[in-house]
Amino acid sequence: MPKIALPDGSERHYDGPVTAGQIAADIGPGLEKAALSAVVNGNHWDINRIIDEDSEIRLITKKDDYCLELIRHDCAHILAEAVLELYPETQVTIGPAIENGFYYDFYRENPFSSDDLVSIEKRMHEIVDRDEQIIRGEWSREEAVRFYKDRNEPFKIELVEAIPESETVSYYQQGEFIDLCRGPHMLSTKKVGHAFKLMKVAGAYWRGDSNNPMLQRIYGTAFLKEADLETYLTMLEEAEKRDHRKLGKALNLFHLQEEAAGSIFWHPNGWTLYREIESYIRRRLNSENYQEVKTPQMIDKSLWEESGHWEKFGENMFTANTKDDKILALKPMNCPGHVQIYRQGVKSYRDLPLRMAEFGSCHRNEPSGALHGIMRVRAFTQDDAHIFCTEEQINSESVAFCNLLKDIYADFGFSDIRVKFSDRPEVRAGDDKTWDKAEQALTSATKAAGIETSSNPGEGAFYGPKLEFVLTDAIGRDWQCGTLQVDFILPERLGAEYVDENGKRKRPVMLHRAILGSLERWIGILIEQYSGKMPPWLSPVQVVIAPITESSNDYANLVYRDLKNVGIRVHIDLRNEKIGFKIREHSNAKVPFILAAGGREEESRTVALRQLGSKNQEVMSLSEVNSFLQLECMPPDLAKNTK
RNA sequence: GCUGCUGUAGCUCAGUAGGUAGAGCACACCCUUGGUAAGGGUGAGGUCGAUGGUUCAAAUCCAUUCAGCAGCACCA
Repeated sequence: MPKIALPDGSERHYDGPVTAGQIAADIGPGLEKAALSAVVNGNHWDINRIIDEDSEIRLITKKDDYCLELIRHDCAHILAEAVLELYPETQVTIGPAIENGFYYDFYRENPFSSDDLVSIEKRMHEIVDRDEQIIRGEWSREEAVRFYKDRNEPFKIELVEAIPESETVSYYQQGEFIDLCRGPHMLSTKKVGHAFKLMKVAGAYWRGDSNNPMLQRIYGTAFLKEADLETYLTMLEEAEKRDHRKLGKALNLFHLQEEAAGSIFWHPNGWTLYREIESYIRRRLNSENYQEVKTPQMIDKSLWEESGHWEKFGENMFTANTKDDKILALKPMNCPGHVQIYRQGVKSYRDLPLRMAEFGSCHRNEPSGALHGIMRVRAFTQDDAHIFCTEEQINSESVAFCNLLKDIYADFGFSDIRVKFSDRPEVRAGDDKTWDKAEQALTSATKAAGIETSSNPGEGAFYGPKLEFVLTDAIGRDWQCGTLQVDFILPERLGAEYVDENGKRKRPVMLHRAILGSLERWIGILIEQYSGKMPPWLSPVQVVIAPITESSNDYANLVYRDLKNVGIRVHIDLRNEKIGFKIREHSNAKVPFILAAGGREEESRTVALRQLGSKNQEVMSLSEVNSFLQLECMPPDLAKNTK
């Protein structure tokens, strides 16, 4: 005799087993119609699944976010059904709902073409219109295995065998199609509606392991309403326009070419941006009492063996052989080099914390498929630093670092940061006791800094746990930028030490930390964040002065020299073009300020200022415009100081 | 690295029955000196990612290779 508790605190009593659907109907016909699935004692259940014991239930309707998951998961099944109808030789594997849609992985000899997608999608719409009932059933393990043996579906057999003994094996049937599935699903294929679209095909490894066979994954997306689908597709188009690879070319910031895959050719515009960021960071680190150093690009293999890099990451390191049979390696990281500087001379506890910074140019031989614009490259520069400190100082140094990082991110316009806590990986150096200590230290530092983290198990560096500060690019890809890593291991391996208050030699702790991560990646993210429309302090060209006609060239030149003299990045456009044309070009180039100067301005010793994104002009005197632009173009840290 | 797709003038792209390449923009020159998102004319520019093959003949077919794109795997 089930007693049903509802979210509003009320209870309903039934004489026999009921379904969530019946309960909804009892509450009201509106709800009966709207209910799609239910949460029964915390588990997602079908609306028509029998409830025969006391339960807490909550009904899922279109108002719940979860309904998108339902639709997408149903969609994945419909996709699989369509594929099997059209290409019966295909084997099905798994097909979940994901963040922006769903996918289904298939195994077959010949991959799907984009034409295939069109016919599959068409068939899916037909299946929805067929209004097939989706029916849940249960199997014993043997039945399930036999079913898939008969159909020659080894992947599914593997899945069945992976289900823990404690769980029942359920399947869902719609029409002729039967799929092993935990559920829940809606009542019929019709419920899915038609607001879905197949997006792309791509390879994906069985169970995400590159040693396994490659499957054909079809991605799709689905929404409640057609309008939502349209909105999503438009959003994707808009995001593509901000792609840093497109904008980088359009704004003449950099280029890449195949003879130097994974390395960037910085053009004058891009390099100006790069240097502006570098100077900014240098100022910030300097005022936080970091000392900047520069360490060798190539170091003998023996040092990398000592540090552990050769063993753990040798595959990704570029090497150069010398005539006398030495092997030099291009540095993939700066830490061993910094320890070498630290080790020059005896260090006292009075020297700690010692903060050593470097704009470290690193090379890593990334797999070809990993390269992505300037976000993932083989040659990049880290705003790297290592803080050598005592165990007691870990906390205060971490807090100071997190605060600095937040402040710097804010200066670049980022307030929404996600932080992941990555703990010990399988392949690691050092014993478990050391790792316990390091992870505890980092956890407590995180708390002290008031930072919320999500856990990222097993993803730490080989020498220590880390915080990863993650930003998302225009196309929704996540990129790790900043990082903070607690390392008890490298100081040991590379013999860093200090003399404590009692004259004893001790190991310092190393905090590896970066804020932007890689300057290259940071610039890529900035371009996308601002759609190329950089704030004035970062704009490669801050001001363009455009005379109306040739007769104003001399006057324009005077204005130009005035601005140039106070350090503003100003260009002058003396081309034989109309003012409208010049405005258009410099606006497209996203120059923040355009100054027009013609006879009127010359007469009154003024200029007409036009800001990017505004149609209005503002007439200002030369001294006004000079101080206005100086202020507007000032980096945020310096601007704070002048206030 | 794996699977699929793509690779044509500086840029964006067209070139579907294999017969030695086109457009727009940009560029150069000339005309125009014009007030806030494209004034007009003329002209120069590619041997079609690379290599090899099939063919009387290849940008167009085949093979290999490089790079890019999407996803997967990887990301110290």
